This record gives sequence, structure tokens and C-alpha cells, in this order.
Amino acid sequence: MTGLRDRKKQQTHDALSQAAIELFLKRGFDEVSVADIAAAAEVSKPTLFKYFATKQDLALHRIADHAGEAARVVTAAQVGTQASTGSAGSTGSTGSTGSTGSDGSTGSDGSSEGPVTALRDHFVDGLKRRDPVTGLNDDPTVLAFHRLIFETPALAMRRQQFVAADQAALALVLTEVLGGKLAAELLAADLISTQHVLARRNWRVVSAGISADTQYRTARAEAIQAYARLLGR
Amino acid sequence: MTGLRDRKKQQTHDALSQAAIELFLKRGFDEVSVADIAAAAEVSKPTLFKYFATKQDLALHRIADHAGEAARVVTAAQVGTQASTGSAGSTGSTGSTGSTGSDGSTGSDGSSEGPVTALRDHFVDGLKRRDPVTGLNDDPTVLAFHRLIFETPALAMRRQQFVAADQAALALVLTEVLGGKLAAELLAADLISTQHVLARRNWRVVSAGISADTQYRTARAEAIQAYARLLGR
DNA sequence: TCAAAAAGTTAACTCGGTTAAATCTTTGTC
DNA sequence: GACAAAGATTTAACCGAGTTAACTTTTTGA
Repeated sequence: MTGLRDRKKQQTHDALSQAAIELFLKRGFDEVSVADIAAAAEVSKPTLFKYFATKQDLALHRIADHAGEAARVVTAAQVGTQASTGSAGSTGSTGSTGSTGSDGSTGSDGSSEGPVTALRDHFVDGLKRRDPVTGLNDDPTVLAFHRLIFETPALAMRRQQFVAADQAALALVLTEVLGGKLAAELLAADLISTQHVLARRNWRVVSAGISADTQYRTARAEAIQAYARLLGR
Repeated sequence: MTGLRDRKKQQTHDALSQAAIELFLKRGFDEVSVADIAAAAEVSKPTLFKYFATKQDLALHRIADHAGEAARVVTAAQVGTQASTGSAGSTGSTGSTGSTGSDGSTGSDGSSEGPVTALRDHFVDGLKRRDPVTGLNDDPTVLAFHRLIFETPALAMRRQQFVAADQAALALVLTEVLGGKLAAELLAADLISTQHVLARRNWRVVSAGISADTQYRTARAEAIQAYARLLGR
């Protein structure tokens, strides 16, 4: 099924992404033109734009791939508690499943506890795994990449769009889990904000020179505290 | 002090803004070029960009002017409860001051009640005044304007930047009001999200044909309910 | 009245993104 | 294995946002 055609497409895609990120990290987003990237990947400009809709996406497609993760985590947790047949993660890498040492068992619907604890556990698990999305990762490349995204207005902006899409998807599944649409939208917004605030905070600390290992316990405590706010109704 | 120079500048600024909004509403954001706008306002393109940094700002400067409002409301409420000398509003049009029929008097610091009720009251007051930022306004022009902003990706995106700045400013004043920085950032995010969710919701309803007067009671109730979530810790 | 300062104009340029026509490559079929 | 249809790539030209530099006009204040 994986014909030569598709293999070549994958190759070109990777070549573009790699060339772009390398150049962005070396010279800064604004100091690199799409023509430079196309040249480095040895393709023409129109071809580049057939693979990536915008210049920003050349840096952000890794994040874009994570789209809908929050919604997926909640859905997974939901089917996990409804029937005890725990099959988590539908698309890609969403393996979390407890360990925070807290109850996630309030099975009666109408409560916001399930989703909140599910996302909290997912985040805390991300911290343990030093998942870049948590901000708690001191790998120089990861750090440089985050710096690039957060400190380049155009990238931060486009990133925000993906986050907004994530939030909308989350609101959608929460609408079914909870009763009302208003409550769902509010909670979705709070959940996404919380994650964002925590990640940014971790990133700032790590980026100031503190090692991820040193910061881990604090980050974990802060996360639990932050999500606890959303549990008290 | 208002020399001829400044008067002319104001004139040009207004001519550009007016021409831009008129054209945007008539033909859509993407169907209007900055050259069109410059021509309509009878200035050259470089001059246009001396008045407005981006094409988006030609539509959004009215929103941009509201920058830092949330922070101002909280600060005003703070000085209002610290000393009984109530002088609200530092810069522009921020006249709110109670009437929601609820206590805003918990003067002891460390509590998040003050800021939350202050912003809630401000929002509810906005509803009563049919302030466009609340989404509860069925004036055709206002409606068309909101539609333009929300449904033009480039504008929605740029708007988000202003909102983010607002949030940062709010987080800053909350950091002083509350003890910690984490709590302040989380609360600021929740507060801004809440406002945004409520406004969007109102806009959607009104935009579906329901009159602002008809929706008022519901909108008010929803707002109070939404902010109440943030009071229970 | 006059010179310095502030705006404004023109024209040319950069860069992101698009379009159309021509060319080359992969693929499935006889 | 030849070959036509489908798909991907290239070239070259184009559009529109935003910038730059050199030059002219207008406002100001002494």
C-alpha cells in the first residue's frame, strides 16, 4: 500500500520541515524566507506551499498534529468509566491511565470531576514523561524550539489558533458529558487556560536555567493545585 | 494646545478608519486592499501605515483602545474598598459601580472575591448598557461589525492578541491583590475566558435574530452563574 | 519672515502566497 | 513491457501587505 509516490511525498515533507526548523533555530523565524527553505529542501516555492499552508506551519506542524488531544483524553476517560473495558487512546500517543493517587471514579454523570481529573492526570503524566507540551523539558533543542514559538509573535499567534480548535473540540465533548452548553464552554476554556498557564510557567522556569528534574516536584504540585481549583464546582 | 497639526492628524486617522470599516463591511475584509483604503481616504500607502501598523488594526483599533480595561476595573475596585474614597476609572469610560445586589465588601486581602465580583458587576453593567463588548447588542451596524471580526480569521486572530495583552495586564494586578503569581495567572485566564465565552454566546444568540431586550434577562443570569463558578475558590 | 521639524508623496523594493501552463513521474492496465 | 491517465513539480508571472529612501509640502515657533 505504501507506494513509491507516498514515500517520496513523506520524504519531501520531512525535508521541508527539517530544513525549516533548522534554519529558524539558527537565524530566527523572520530572518528566513520561504524561498530559503524551499531552496534548502531542493523544491520550488509552489511545491512548498502544497505541503504547508503557511510559513508558520513549517514550524508548528508538530503541534498541529496534537490537535484534539484534550478532547480525546476526556472521551477515553469517559468510556473507561462507563464500561470497565479500558481501551484508552484512539489515534496516537495518549497513554496515560492514573497513578496520581486520587479518585477518578465518580461515575455519575452531570459532574465535572471526571474530565478534570482525567486531564489533570494526563498533564501530570506528561510532566513525568517530560513531555514538551508541559513545558517541563530541558533538552536544549526542545528549549530552543519553545523559545522560538513563544517569542515569535507570528508563531505564538498561529499556535493560539490550534489551541482554540482544541478548546472547541473539548467543549463539544464536554457538552455531552455535562448537561449544558454554557457550563461546557466555560469549563473547556478554564481547562485549556490552566494547561497553558502551567506549561508556560514551567517553560519559564526551565528556560531560566533550572533543570527539569529539579523543578519536577514543584511543577507537579502546582499542576495538582491548579486543577483542584476546577474541582470545587 | 490642540494645534492645527494635531487636528489634521486626527482627521486623517478618522478618515482612514471610517473608509476602512465602510469598505470592509461592504465587501469583506479580504476583498479590500490597503491601496483601496488609502485611495478612499486620499492618502498614500506609507502614510496609512504610519497611522495603523497593520491592515487588521484598521478594523480593530476601537477594540485596541479598550486595552487594559479588566485590569483597570480591578484596580479601581481595589482602591474603592481599601479607602472608602471611591474614585473609579483612571483613563477612560469605566463607570460601573455596583447594583448587582451582592456583597463586594470582603476587604481582607488574599481573597479572590473582590476582583471577581468587580469584573462580574462590570460585565453585568455592560449588559444593561448594551455595551458591544458583551455581545448583547442588536444594532445592525454593531452586529455586522462583530460578524466581520469573528468570521474573518485574520481579524479574530489579531483580536486575540489584544485579549492576551489584557489578560497579562490583569494577571499583573491580580498578582498584587492575591498572594501568588500562579493563582493570579490562573484566575486572570479564567476571568478573561469567562468574559469571552459569555460575549460570544450572546453574540451568537443575538445574531440568530433574538433581540437584545429579549435576551437580556437570560444573558444576565448566565453571567452571574458563570462568575459564581469562580467565587467558590 | 524664515529655518527647523513634522508629515506626506512617489517609486521602488521585499516577501508571503497564488495561479496557469508546461513538463516530468508514477501507476495501473492491456 | 508499452502507454495513457493521474498526479506531482517547475517555471514564470502575478497580487497584496508592509518597508525604505529620497524628495516636497506644511506647520510651527522664534
